[in-house]
Parts: sequence; structure tokens; C-alpha cells
Amino acid sequence: MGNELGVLLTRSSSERERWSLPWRPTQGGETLEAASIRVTQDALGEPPIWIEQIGAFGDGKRHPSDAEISVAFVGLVPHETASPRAGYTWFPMGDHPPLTPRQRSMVEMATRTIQGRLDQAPIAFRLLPPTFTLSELQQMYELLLGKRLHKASFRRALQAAWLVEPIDEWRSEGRGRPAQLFRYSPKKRRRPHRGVRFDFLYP
Amino acid sequence: MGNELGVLLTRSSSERERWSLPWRPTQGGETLEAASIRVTQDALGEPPIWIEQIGAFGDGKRHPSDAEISVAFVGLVPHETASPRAGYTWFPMGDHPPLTPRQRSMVEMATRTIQGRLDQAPIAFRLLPPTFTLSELQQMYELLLGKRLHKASFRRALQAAWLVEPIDEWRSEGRGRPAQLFRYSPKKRRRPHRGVRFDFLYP
DNA sequence: GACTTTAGTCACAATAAGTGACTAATTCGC
DNA sequence: GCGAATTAGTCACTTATTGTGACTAAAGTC
Repeated sequence: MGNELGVLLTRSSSERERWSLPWRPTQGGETLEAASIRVTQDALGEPPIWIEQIGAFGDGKRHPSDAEISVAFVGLVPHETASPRAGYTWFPMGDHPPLTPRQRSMVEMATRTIQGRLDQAPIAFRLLPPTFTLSELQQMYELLLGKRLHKASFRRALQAAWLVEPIDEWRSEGRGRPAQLFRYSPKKRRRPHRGVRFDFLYP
Repeated sequence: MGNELGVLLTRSSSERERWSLPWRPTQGGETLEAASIRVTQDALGEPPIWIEQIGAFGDGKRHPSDAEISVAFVGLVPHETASPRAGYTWFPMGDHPPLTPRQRSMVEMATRTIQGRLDQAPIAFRLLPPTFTLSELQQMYELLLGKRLHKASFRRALQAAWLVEPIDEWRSEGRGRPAQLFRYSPKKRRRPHRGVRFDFLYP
């Protein structure tokens, strides 16, 4: 782990020792989002730094809990501070134990949801400590996007977005030139207005 | 109507004559999407040309049907062919009768979902007849996006996307030069690969 | 035929992105 | 101490993409 997204699974004793996504039934008077934050709390002892609903899944077949539909959420926690409680284990997102088809598609949609929101919410910034180097930030984006980015392009885009400001501190990482530390401090700026896009390939 | 999105509401007699989004309870063995297509069929006599789940809503308060959570979908139909059955009425998306807060947020998310998918699925093309003029296509995009587009930019982007091909037919709309007709016929092309974007403004 | 209206295209400017090469500051091996 | 290696940070140049006004084309109106 550390340079790849992970997925937290739990081994359900009731179901022939299969791994599954952590879940819990809703409690009365609670929003779905609050319930899903509670799942994270129970599993890791802390809430996610970001969470979003993936969608509702229901096809007539019932969930073990006897619920007719399952509502999936994706949340993120920084790996360092997130030590799983007993019964929970981290797996690499791309190499986890077999899941039911429904859960597998939830995991796939989770990745897509993260990557689609990355340019709309400061997800990467909240996964990092309050101060960070630009290389750390870039590595976080690369981890989340699952692809390499060009250093100059990344920094140019970051600069144009007025999202970080340098602080008067440097950090030496052993070898190489020390890196300046930055802090997330978004400034007001005009919303980029783009025209149409036709990004779909097939009907 | 005709140059704005509409929302189809139904007047529920049970609930003090309030307008509400069309809904129905799920039937066993049916996916959520199939159920929502059935809602459209019952209301308009035809299925939507595109449909997508908006999300699940649940906050402890129950829906009139006694369901604990509601799963909302957004679907589109061309206005011309979609004549509502008794009890259903079209309203302009931006000026409809008061709804419950939950339903109001569903309507808002519906608009955002449409606009967010417009560049990823040929929604606009399916709302038009098989052959259409480029001005009609542009007007459809403008209607769905809720903003004006520049003619030259629109056509340039369309050309780059290899999505339409001209047919050997022209249509005269009364005054002005006759417009050439086009048909939707997407060609293979390489997926555009973009770098990072930082499009969010606030934490 | 002059004027209006809609279609369709062009050319140029402005922005944004991709990319390699460069300079800077440090550690490591010797 | 000194050069190689390593990481940070920036520059300059190229290429793509987008915004935009102006232009030409083909019809109808009067």
C-alpha cells in the first residue's frame, strides 16, 4: 500500500468466510450519509475526509441483511492514520479477494467516482497533512488518478487555480534539494467557463 | 415549453392535492432502473431515451408509500411525442409548483446530472429526429445546458468529434438559407487524454 | 433589386497543455 | 573537497483548444 488506492473489506463469519464491503443497516432518523460515516467510524475509528454516494443497487435479490436495496458510498481516509479494527483488512484496489458481482461493480464505480470528483473537490488536499510539498501533492494526484503527470504541467495548472500558498519552510527528504512546504489556501477566482465537449465515443 | 427543460409532475389526491414527482414502489425481482422506466411508460406511454440514477434519499422520514428511502432517477423524452396521461402535467423546470424539500433537491440534481452527462452520452442526438440540422442540434444543446453557445465553436468541436455525417438533403425553414441535414453516425476516434484540472473554487 | 434572415466558413487572437531541457540545492561515495 | 546522483523548481518552445467577429452563401420579403 502507500502508492495505490486500497479497499477495506471485512470477513463475514455468517457467510462462509467471504470477504465483503463493510455495511450496516440504517437506523431510524438517520440520513444515509450519516449511516455510512458511522460504518467508517466503526471500522477505522475515524470519519472519512470525503464521502459521496455511489448509488442504490437493487435487482430483486436481497442483501444478507434482508434489505431490498443497498446504497453504496465511497469515502477516503489517509492510509497512515487509518488502522483497521479487528475483522477489517485493507486490500489493494486492483487486487482484492473475490466479491459478489454487485460489490465488484460498487468497487469499480467507487474508483470512477473518486477520479471524476478529483477536479471538483479538494480531495487530495485533505488526504495530505496541512503542509506538504508539491511533489507530495502530485504523487497524491497520481495515486488517485492512477496515472503519471508531468511536473511542469501539474504545477502550472496548480498555479492557475490559486489553491496553495508557499510557507517559509523547507523540508529535506534525505537526498536531493529540499522542497518548499505549501498549505492549502484557496483564493477566490473566476469560474472557468468552457464550451461544449463531445467526449463520448460510442452510442 | 419547447425551449426549456420541463419536469413532469402528478397531483396526488391522497396528499391534499399537492404536486409531486411521479413514483412507484418497486416490484419484486425488478431492477430499480426497470421500475423507473415503468414509471415513464405509465405516465407518457413511452420509455425515456436516456435514464440515469440520481441517487438514494433517506433521512428517517418516510415517503408516503411508507418506504424508508427513495431512489430518484432522471430520464428524458422529446417533448413533441410525450403527451402525459391523465393526472400528469409538464411544468417548466425553473418554474414548477412547490415540492417537498427532498423532491426539490431531486429536481435540482436532475438538471445537474443531465448537464454533466451531456458530454459523455449522445443524449441530445436521441432527443432529435434521425436527421436534423446543425442549428437544431445546437439549439438542443443550448436548451439542455441552459446557456448560449457560439456557432463556430460548436461546429468545430462537433467536427473534431466525428459524430455526425451530412446527408444529401437540405431543409428550407421559410426564410433564410436552407440548412443541410445531418445524421448521427459516430466514427471511431482516439479518446481525448487530458491532464489534471483544478476546477473547484471552495473547500 | 435592396434588405432581412438563417446557414455555413474563415481567420486571428487568446488560452491552455505537452514536453524537454535547464538551473538549484542537497546527499553520497570517494 | 569534489564529482556523480538525486530531487526541486523553472523556463522556453511547441502544439492544441477555444473564443470571437467578420465574412460569404442562399433563401424569402417587400
